[in-house]
Amino acid sequence: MIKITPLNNLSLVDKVEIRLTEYIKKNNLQVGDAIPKEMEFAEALGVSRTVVREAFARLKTMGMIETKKHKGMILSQPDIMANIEKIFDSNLLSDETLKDIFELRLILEMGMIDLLFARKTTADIKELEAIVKKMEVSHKDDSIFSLEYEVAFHGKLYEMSGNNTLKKFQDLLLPVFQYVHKHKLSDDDNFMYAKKFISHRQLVDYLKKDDIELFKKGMRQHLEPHFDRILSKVTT
Amino acid sequence: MIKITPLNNLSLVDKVEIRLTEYIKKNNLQVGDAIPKEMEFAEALGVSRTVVREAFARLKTMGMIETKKHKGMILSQPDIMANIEKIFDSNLLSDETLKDIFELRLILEMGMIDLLFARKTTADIKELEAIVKKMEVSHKDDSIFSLEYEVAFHGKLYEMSGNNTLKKFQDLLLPVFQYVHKHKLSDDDNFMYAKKFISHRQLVDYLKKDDIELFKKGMRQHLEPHFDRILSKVTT
DNA sequence: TAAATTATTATGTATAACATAATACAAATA
DNA sequence: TATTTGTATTATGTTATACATAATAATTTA
Repeated sequence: MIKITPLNNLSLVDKVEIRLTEYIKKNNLQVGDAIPKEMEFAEALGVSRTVVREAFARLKTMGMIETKKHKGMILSQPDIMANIEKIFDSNLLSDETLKDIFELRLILEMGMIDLLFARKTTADIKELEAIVKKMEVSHKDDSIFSLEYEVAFHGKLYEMSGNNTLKKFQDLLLPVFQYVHKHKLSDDDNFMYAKKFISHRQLVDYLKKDDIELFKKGMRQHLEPHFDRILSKVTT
Repeated sequence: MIKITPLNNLSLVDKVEIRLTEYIKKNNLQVGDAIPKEMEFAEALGVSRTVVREAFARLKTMGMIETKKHKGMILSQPDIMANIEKIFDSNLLSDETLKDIFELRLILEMGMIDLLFARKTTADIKELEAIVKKMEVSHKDDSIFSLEYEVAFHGKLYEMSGNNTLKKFQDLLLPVFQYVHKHKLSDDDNFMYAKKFISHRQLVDYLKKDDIELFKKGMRQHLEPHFDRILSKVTT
C-alpha cells in the first residue's frame, strides 16, 4: 500500500454547503436575520444557481434556514426534535435502534426524578391527582391497561420536569415505545407483577409526601415489567 | 372572519417528497434496496427532474437515502445522531435549548444506572478501575478537574449501559455540556463541594460491591455541583 | 487470458427561460 | 380621506435542455 492522502471526493454541492455554513458563522448571523438571494451566492461562489439551491435545500431540511415562499430566506432556529421525528416515522430504524429507544424512555423516566422533585408545584400535583382520579373512576375494578391515561400521567411528569426539549423528546419516543412494546417484545409474561406493582396513585402519594427516595424506588418498580422484558432478553 | 378551509400551500417539491416516502413504504423497500433513477420518477410523477432531485436531496440529508455517486441510489439506515450532530455545531440553538440539553445529560446519567448494574461485567469494572487509577496517579495531590479523564470515566459508564444509541447521544451531548458549563452558568461557586463530594473511585467501589442504591446516591452527589447550578437558576 | 479500450448509464452541473406569489406602492373608488 | 383594488417588482419555484463525470459493463486488443 502506498501512503498518500486521497483527494477529497466532495461534490460541488458539498463544498458549497460548507461555504454557506461558514458564511453564516463568520458573519455571525443571528436567528431571524435575512440571507442574501440564491443568485448572489451563485455569482459570488462562481457556481450555478442549481448547486446553490441544492446546498440551501440541505440547510432547509435541517431546519437551519426557513424560506419565505417567493420572497427570501432567513436564518432560523433548528428544531432538533422536528428533525428526528421524520426519521422516526420513516419506519427505517433497525430493531437494534428501536430497542435502544425503548430503553431510553426508561432511562429518562428514572433519571428525571431529581429535576421533577426540584420543580414540582402544588398545582402540578393537583393536576396529576385529577388524572389519577379520573382513571380510577373509569376503570374502577378492572385492571385493564389504559393507554390514554398512561400517556396522560407520564406525559404530565415530563412536563413537570420543566425541560421542554425532554418533553418533546418524550412525545417522539412514545410511539416508538408503544410499537416496540407491542411488536418486538414477548408478550406472554404480561402483567404478572400484580403483587409488587406500584400504581400511579402511590406515585402521586410519594410526590405529595415529598419523599424522593420512595418515589425513585416506586418508579423503578412501576416500570419493572418493562425492565424485566429488556433485561431478560439475551443481548446479541 | 369568513370560515373556509385554506388551500394546502405545499410546493411541488413538498408533494413529491411525500410521494417518495409513500413509495418507499408501500413497496416495502428495505435498507440496501436500490431505488429507481431520478428520470423514471420524474416521468412517472409528471414533474421535472429538478423537482425530483430536490425532494431526494431532502431524504438524503435525513440519511434515509444514500447515493452511489454517478451510479444510483439505495435506501439506507438513517443515523439519528449524525443528523443531530450538524444542528449542534451550527451554533444556532437557543440558550434555552442548550440548558435543556445540559440537563439531559444529568438525567441520562442518573437514569441509566439500572441498566448499568444489570449489564456491567467484571471486565468493565476492571477497565473502569484502570481509568481511575491512571487519573489518581497523574493528579495525585491536586484537585484539578481533568476534562480528559472525566470524559473517559463517564464515557465508559455509558458504554457499559449497553445502549449504543445512548452512547452516541452522549458523545453528541458532551461538547454541548462543556460549552454550557463554561459559558452559560455562573462560575463563582465552583468546587465548593469538597466535603460531600463523591469521587470516581468511590463510585467504582459501589459498582464492585454491587450496591445499586449506594451507587445511585453516590452518582447524585457526584453530580451535585451541576444540579445545584441548574436548580439555583431562576426559571423564567 | 489478462489488460486496455470503449460504450453505456445515472448522477452531477450549468444555463436560460418562464411561473408564481409576496410585497410595496400607485391608482381608483366610495 | 380611508379603504380597496390593481400593478410592478422581485426572489423563489419550476421546467427544459445540454453537457460533464465517473462507475460499470461490454468489447477489443495484445
